[in-house]
Amino acid sequence: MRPTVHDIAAEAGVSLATVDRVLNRRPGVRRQTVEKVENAVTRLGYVRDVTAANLARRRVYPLVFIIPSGPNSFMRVLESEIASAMARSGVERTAIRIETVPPFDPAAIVRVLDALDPKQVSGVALVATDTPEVRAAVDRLSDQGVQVATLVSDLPGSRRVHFCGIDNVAAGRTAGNLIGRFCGGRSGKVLVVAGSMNLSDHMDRAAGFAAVLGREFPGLDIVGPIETNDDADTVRDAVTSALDQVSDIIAIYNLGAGNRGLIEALAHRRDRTLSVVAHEVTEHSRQALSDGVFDAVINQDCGHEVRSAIRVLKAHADGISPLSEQERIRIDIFLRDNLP
Amino acid sequence: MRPTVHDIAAEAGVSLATVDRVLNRRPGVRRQTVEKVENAVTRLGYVRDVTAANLARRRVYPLVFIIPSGPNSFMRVLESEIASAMARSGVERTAIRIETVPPFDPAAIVRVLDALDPKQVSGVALVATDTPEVRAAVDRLSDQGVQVATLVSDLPGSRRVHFCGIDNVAAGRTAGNLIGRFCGGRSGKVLVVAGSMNLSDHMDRAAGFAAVLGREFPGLDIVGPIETNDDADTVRDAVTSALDQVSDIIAIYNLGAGNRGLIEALAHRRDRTLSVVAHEVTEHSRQALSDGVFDAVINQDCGHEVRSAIRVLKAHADGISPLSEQERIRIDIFLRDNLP
DNA sequence: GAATTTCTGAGGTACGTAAATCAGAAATCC
DNA sequence: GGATTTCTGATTTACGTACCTCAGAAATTC
Repeated sequence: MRPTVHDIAAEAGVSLATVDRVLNRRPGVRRQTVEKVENAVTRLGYVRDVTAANLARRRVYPLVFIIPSGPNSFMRVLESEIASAMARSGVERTAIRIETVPPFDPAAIVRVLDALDPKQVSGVALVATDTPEVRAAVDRLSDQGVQVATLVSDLPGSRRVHFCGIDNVAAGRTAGNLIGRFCGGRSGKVLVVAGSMNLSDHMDRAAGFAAVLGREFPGLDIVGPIETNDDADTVRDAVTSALDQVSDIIAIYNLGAGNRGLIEALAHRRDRTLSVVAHEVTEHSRQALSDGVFDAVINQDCGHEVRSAIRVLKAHADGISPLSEQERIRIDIFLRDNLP
Repeated sequence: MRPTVHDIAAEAGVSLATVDRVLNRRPGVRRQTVEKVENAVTRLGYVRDVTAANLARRRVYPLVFIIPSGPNSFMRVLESEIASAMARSGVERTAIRIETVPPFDPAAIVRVLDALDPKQVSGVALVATDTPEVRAAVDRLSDQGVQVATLVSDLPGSRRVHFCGIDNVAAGRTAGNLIGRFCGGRSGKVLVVAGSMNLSDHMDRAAGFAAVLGREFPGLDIVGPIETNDDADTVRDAVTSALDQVSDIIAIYNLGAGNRGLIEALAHRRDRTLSVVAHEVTEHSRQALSDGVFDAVINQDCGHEVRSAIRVLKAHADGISPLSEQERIRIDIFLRDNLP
């Protein structure tokens, strides 16, 4: 049986009330006595029964998720994952609110962040546009005691406590490695399509991709990246005209969203054998994989990301540091055959 | 606020004791009254507070993990994952015991299974050799009310409640797809190395691999599978002699263990460009990936598998069916660049 | 040494559920 | 219709922790 507060009180030779004061860092205990209790805790290997504690204190964690609105499939999947986390609110003692903001609009994010009442919110998770204003707003909120985590795209240099997402440089390298091998020694050009260079995830992927191609596949030259603001129609038009104008494109890497546009652009040309790698498993990309239009899709499990964000924000709100092992999000590679 | 048992008692117009009897399926309640309570439950949307319930009933789940002994790195990783689950026992209200048995020894598994006291064990997770004796022993245990889950390798047709592992046919297909593409249109032979055809995971992988190669890459012919009993030295010797005897091997798929032997066999021959795909991220395979000896490693997250097994066994012990979504184990593909 | 201030102990209630006891109501049997 | 059996209600204790109050001990100040 694991020890309880009663055991500690007995071991330390103090009363239950004193143990409680020490454990919950309440004032009114002499330094000496604090040490006696803390020694007893380590001697007995006491760990607080979090479930009993939460039951007793009727704690709820008010959390806010800020995500882009718009047709981006990945963001809609993310939203549905947050929704299903909301359904578990009762069990997990969370009170989750979703705030959607127009995509690529830093000012809108800042407005939402600044409108939050630090006393009413214990944590915020946001898909951040990487600009100074957003960073400043995050830091303001952090300073007021609100735990902030970035989701999907990071805000390096800010006072966010955690980034819930993948290592995007490694994801870009992975894409480079895949495309390099799929091209099997052929030479030619690789078209890179991106959403926005204001998103740190897109920037990182582009950098990782370029690094691998430059180092390991010198026969492949990069065209782009083209910026599309993650708009499918823009992607379609840009890819179509690139394929028309540049003759020796043998591979395409879409490191942003708008896969629908990419699929549409490729639908017309069955003539050439293009290696295509994209990101995020959605309705469209899943179909493209099984049709053989995409060769591989790199994915981040956004269900895992949302659950991780909640765990991390709760832990930080309680002053605990979360288990890093469980919070690392993997870079998934999906081919047609291992699609979940 | 979510409703409590008190609210239900009030809503149904019965006492707390009756609600408790209905919720916990204890006898002594008239059919009519049961319905009244159940209606109140659905009307109010009551869900039991599992943490409070566990607190009150001081429930612990005695679980047994049965895994092979021996030098197999993957199994040792699995063991360490179980060990870290044991460290969480206090929090998760489990009492986990590990039983190691000699690998490829069905009789040993049967002995351990039969020695278990059904009254003292609520669940068992085992890495099963797929033989009739083992299946019979599992069924006997199931009939005595012990929940059994298979781990890593399944026991199809048995009365196990769940398989905690990957879809190994799909894993084999994935390997086939990767090797096919990595070979980039070249023709030649692919050496397939397996551990034992008494392991259903190995059988499934071989089948999936062969299916994809036959259907999509007609230029590639399979040599093998060679059976090695997952012994590294056997793998080394078998691969070495196969490479000596068969001239046009251009790829190797090791669908079992013993990666160390494969690496040793390849260390001597830098002359040819072999595509190599293996299973499970371990110390050896990780090194081989970053050295460029292996091109890809297909992995199952055994930390996830162990955690899933615990959740599933606990849920079944309580007569609850677990959320299938969270319990699906992914087929991870790792290249050098997305190694965790 | 008296008056403070600071610390500590004892005791209680609460969280939501499980489980037990016991008394009494309702249904069933003879 | 009385005896039995089956059902139901009321009440209590417990789980491990949080948090509150109040009395009194100990240390500090004047």
